[in-house]
Amino acid sequence: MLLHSYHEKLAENINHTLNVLHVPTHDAPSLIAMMVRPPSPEKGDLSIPVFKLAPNGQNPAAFAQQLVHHLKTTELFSKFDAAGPYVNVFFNPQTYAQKIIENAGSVPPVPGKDVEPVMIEYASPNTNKPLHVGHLRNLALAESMIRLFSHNGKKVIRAQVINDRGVHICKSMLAYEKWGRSTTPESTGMKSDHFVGKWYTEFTKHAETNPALEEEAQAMLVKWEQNDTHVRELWKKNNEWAIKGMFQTYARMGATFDVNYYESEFYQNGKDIVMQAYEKGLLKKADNGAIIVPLEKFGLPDKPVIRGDGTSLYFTQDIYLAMKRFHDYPTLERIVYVVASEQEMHFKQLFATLKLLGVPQAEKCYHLGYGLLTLPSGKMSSRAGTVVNADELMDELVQMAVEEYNKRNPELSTSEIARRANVIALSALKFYLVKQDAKKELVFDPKESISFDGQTGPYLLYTTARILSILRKSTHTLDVHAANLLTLPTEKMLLTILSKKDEVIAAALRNYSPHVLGHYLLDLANTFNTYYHETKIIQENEKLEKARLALANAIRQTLEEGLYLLGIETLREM
RNA sequence: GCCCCAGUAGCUCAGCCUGGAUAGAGCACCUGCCUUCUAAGCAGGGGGUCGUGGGUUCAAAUCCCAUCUGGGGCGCCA
Repeated sequence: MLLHSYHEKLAENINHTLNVLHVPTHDAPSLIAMMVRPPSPEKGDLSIPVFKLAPNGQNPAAFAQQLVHHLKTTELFSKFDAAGPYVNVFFNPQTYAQKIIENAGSVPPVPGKDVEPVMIEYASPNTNKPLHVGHLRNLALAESMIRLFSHNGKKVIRAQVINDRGVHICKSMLAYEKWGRSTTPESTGMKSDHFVGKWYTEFTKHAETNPALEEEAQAMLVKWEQNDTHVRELWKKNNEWAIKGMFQTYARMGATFDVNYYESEFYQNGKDIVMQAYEKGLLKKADNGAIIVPLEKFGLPDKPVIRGDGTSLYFTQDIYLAMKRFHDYPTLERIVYVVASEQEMHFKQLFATLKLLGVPQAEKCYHLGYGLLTLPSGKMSSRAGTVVNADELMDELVQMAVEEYNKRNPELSTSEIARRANVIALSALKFYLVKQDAKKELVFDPKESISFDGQTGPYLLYTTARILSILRKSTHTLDVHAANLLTLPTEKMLLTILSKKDEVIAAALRNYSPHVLGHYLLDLANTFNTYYHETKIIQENEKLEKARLALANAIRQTLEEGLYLLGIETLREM
């Protein structure tokens, strides 16, 4: 980390001075923990409140004065200043600015051969309807975590479970068979997953007035389980359409998968595992014969794993699947399940059950939950028809961006407009989805998500394009060695923000919180735009211009790197 | 009843993990700024009992306890 050496040296320096003053010293880590950033760069680069350093009874402000008086400037620290009970420290601007700028261009480590991989499970689609905007929150969050892990030198395995069986799938199949058998996605010109979803909707509509349809769907599921040739054929066709369409949506979002687990291939597989556990006396049996996992000692409700009729549950396959993954990838460092927080209990129970069954990797499982996505009008409901479809939303965003181009840059070719509009639309969407704390509910306001003003992806793209334009326009090349000329308050502010980059990225990863990175980028872009308006980068003083170009370029690199980590592509020109 | 999450400006949210200097953005509203590096921009203005009550501390939006409100979840759904 950029600041690390400064922290250490400052701690040394302070302890030395405390010694001189015959005041108790502190170990370096606790001194470093006390250090804070001053509220504004003019006050210094680093600050330490002296409440805990001052000897008993001494006024902290007076002690701060005394400390400052005795602290010695060094090659790293050019000035100390007492401000009330704070000692503010100024770093040597000659070297600090240059280090910050160079750090902006540093490249992340490449994963070593023997790095333990991290598996991220996300998306978890059903094959009865197309993806909706809730899935997009999942994809955006997961993609960002994937890139943060990779940035940190981890190898990432992208995985999804495709829920391709069950009564909901049969509903769509049944409706198709009853009312649409002569049609196909091709004949109707529909995207294939939308086609499947249409029949699911048809089913729901008809089932309201014809309850017998529910029973028919159940009967179809039984036939499916009995491997009925006709039902299986229908199912295969249905799933191919659904999955093909979903992968098209994934491709648009930039989501890819290394492993696809199809529920239909293992939905009965947990049974033997739990039956063995039952025989070992780890599980209990209910009056009706159901097998229950006792979880009192984990502070959780008990969980059935085998129904009274002997069939297994989704939970049971999840036990199997977790074990399978640790078997297939024995060096897995962890599995991150990116799944809505409605399922928090499911995962708590799952991880506790793995522990109970003696699976040593139980500790390596983590549920990254995220809040429900709601609309300004309330929760999305497929019955009320208020589900915001993923493809349609993306189309709408692209269309908005195209209209902006037709207004602003009508001279561009339609293909270039299409290309740029696509990048801008995706930046708007993805940034909107990751800029907010994942655990909070997200009110998805389509109008606001489409807006390109304010705290948005397009704002960040605009800022990077603006910097690139300056770099192109200047007749000079940047020079980091001139960085000591960057002395304006806003330049100091920009350097301070840049200096936080690594800690922000580290925090985003550690706390599974890409949004902190999002807000950081907004702060950086915002401050740069202020700078842009108040200061000329290209001007008569060549040396100064080279310094400012170096700063601008460092900002550009940081914005691009940050956006990349959020899964967002940038443009050279807006 | 129990568990989890949220409550900060009219609205949408940062800040809380790891306490520190006057609580920050965006949207909306009002006023300015394009013959000069991209105005998808910038500057300024109004707007806050940080849900409430206690406690800990030199210091609390941040930690602890209680409480209210909203959302989600809780043995044979996925």
